[in-house]
Amino acid sequence: MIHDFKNIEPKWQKAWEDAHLFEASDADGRPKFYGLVEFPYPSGHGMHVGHIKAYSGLEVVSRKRRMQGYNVLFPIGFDAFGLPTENSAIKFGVHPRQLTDENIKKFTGQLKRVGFSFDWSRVIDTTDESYYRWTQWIFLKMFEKGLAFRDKTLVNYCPKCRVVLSNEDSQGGKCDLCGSEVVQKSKDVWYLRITEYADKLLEGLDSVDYLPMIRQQQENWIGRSTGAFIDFPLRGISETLRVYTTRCDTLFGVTFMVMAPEHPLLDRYADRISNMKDVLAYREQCAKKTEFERTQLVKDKTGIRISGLTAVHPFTGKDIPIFISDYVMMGYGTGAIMAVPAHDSRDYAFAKEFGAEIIPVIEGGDISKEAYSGDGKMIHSEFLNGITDKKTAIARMLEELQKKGIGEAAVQYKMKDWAFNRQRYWGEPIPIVHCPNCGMVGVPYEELPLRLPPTDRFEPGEGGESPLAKMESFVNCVCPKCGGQAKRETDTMPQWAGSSWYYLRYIDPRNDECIADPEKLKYWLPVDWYNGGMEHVTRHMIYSRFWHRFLYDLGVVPTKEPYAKRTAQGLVLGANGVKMSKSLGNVVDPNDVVDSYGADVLRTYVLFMGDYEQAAPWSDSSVKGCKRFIERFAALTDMIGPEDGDLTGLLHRTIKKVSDDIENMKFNTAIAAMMAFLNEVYAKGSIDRESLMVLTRLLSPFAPHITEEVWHTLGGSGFCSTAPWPVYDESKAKVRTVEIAVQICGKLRGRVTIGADDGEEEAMVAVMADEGLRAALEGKQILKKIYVPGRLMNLVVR
RNA sequence: GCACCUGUGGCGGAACUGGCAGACGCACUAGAUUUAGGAUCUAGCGGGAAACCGUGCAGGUUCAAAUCCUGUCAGGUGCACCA
Repeated sequence: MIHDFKNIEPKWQKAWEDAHLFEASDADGRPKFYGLVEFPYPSGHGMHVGHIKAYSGLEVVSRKRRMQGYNVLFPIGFDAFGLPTENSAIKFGVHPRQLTDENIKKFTGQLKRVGFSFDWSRVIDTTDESYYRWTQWIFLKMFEKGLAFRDKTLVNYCPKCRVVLSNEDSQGGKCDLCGSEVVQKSKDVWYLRITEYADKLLEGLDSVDYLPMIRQQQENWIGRSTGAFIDFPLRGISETLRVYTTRCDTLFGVTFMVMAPEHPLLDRYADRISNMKDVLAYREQCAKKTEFERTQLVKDKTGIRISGLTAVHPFTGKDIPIFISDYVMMGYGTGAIMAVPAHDSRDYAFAKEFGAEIIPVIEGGDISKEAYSGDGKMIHSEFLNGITDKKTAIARMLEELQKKGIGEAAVQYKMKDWAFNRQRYWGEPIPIVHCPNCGMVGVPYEELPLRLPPTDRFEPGEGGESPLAKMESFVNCVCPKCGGQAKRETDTMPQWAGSSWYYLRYIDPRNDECIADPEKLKYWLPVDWYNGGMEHVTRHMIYSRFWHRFLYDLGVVPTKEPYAKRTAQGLVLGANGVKMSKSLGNVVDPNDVVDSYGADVLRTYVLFMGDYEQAAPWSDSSVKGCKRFIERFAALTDMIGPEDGDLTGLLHRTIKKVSDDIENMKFNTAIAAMMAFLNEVYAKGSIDRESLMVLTRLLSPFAPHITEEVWHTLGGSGFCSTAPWPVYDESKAKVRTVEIAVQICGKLRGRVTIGADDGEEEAMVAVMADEGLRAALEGKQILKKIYVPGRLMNLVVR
């Protein structure tokens, strides 16, 4: 009898640690497996059970891999730079370094209590100078290659956080950190030229195994579209107006042009524009609108007509009026469009508002009601008339545009360059020096890390400048190039920086010569399986794939892609079915669950509660089901009986089910299969030692402590955690008899038991031997017999 | 608006390639045990007296549909005036 569940868990955790059981080896004859989970941000609140679910998936896979004889790297670390820590630092007057250390300690304690098989010898912390040294190194390489650059532009700015945000961080016009409205502000900004990698990031998706949903979100984010640039002549001006369109085939349907309010052409010809005053007023009005307003008021089109500027249709020579409107964005395409109201709903709405002409060029639809975007025969389009296929029409038009030298095929992306600087203290300092003579100069590599200077003033300045800007001793420096007086860049990097390459550092975490030893990188890359949350699929995943591909082009890493496979777990919701949050008071602390039920129960429950990839609400009472399961399992040591083969078939089917389900992340059904096996053992009243040792190993990845104890009790050699994974034997898994369903005309009419290998004839004999079924068939003519072996017999009768 | 995902008992969820809907667990009911509560064990547990009816709804294909097709409704996620 196993007592004392409370002490079993720490006991085995210590034994594993003393044996260095889960430490990966860097040179090894075994096949390698690199499993990666998203490292946590160590907030002051500690972990909640959602973290536990997020890590438990690959924890089970990693433990199974070890038992299957793999050399497993399953690391953990902390993504510790970032605003929440800095904000608490300001609030409580404590240095973020101290808070970070405390939080990491708390998280580590929670993780260790759950018994995760992380390789604790490789823990990393992105705020450690031996780590961020290399984050800065990568930035300098990008700077050297022209991929990190500075530009003065309109940026997303959060007035509350006093910080510049990337497009990714300000989706929906809301600050990702505090939720307040983001405003547009002109600022000097560091950018990373991620757009240069757009095609590579897109192509790379073909070589990896991501969940389809994840792949699609990445594709949407990159947003590649193919179309054409077309240059429209302007009446009386030699300059042309360039537009981007994906539907150059509708060129003959153009009845007006629309430019973004900020379009520079307007300023260049301000003296020709008689209503320039109105233009400027409209522009100002648009700038005041938040992103939110611009996107919410989709249907109400506003704008004004430009008097004094007129475009000319390149084929018909007709005059085309030009408007400005904020439904055209300066940041996409050329900032100007050719409007084809007959076939574009936005242009249609605008035309209705402003009384512009609507000329259909594709047959079909009813343009008196709405724009028609379907296919059809081309009309009113000179050389395109009669073409019914969109592709052909586009190709034909492109050919004509090229011949006349007024247009060309073009590709555009929704993805924008990555705004990379933040005006904050708790981030990696950007290692750049501004020299009056030499311009921007990178800090020499041998001077890295460029350390965060000590201070107790972390607040950003009123004008949104970095706290570092106030620190004379940090700011003033000599130019590494000319030796003259110079000033340091005072902005820091965004939180996404450190997490963009952390999986590389786990491979060689203490190296101070380079990011990681090239031989080790070659051995461990790519990450075989990466699991994390859906919320990181478009930002973190895109950023880190970009950095990885850059490092590949640099020759630092040996693979084009960092992650061979990516999956995502569903959220753990609160008991009330909504997202867990402090403010709603529905957060479950894993420590509380471990206190009352133990780590094995917690681990089993987070995987049993539902489909791993789906969100599921926490249920205190359901946890008890897993508690009973674990206790009933432990009690099997008192039920050892003779080997009689009764359990063999089911045992082998369970081996197969559990093995396959783990690979497919169907942990809930894997556990259900073991519960079913356990029920069978209880019904029988005993289990033989060998079978119990098999079940113990199957359960080990889920409930490693109690299985270790049972293994030990049964006299198993070594640790159960590294014992060989049970092998499925098909010949032993066979069932002897099966019960098949008997249908008459598709309706279930009875069941008969036949031999597992019996064919249709034997099945038919069994059907006729059944009294009820024979009666039902009395006097009927059997027209058709459908026999599905092992499943059913369907008789169609008259 | 567009794209994707999800709709199955009181609840979380199972169901291979179209082949016995409701595995496994929770809750619940009855019984046993217990001074009591709790815990544990045994049995039952979609609806209906039954014929039958049941996988959001309405059609369709098929010997057979939770599963495939068409339409529709609801919830979720992502993107969003992207030309």
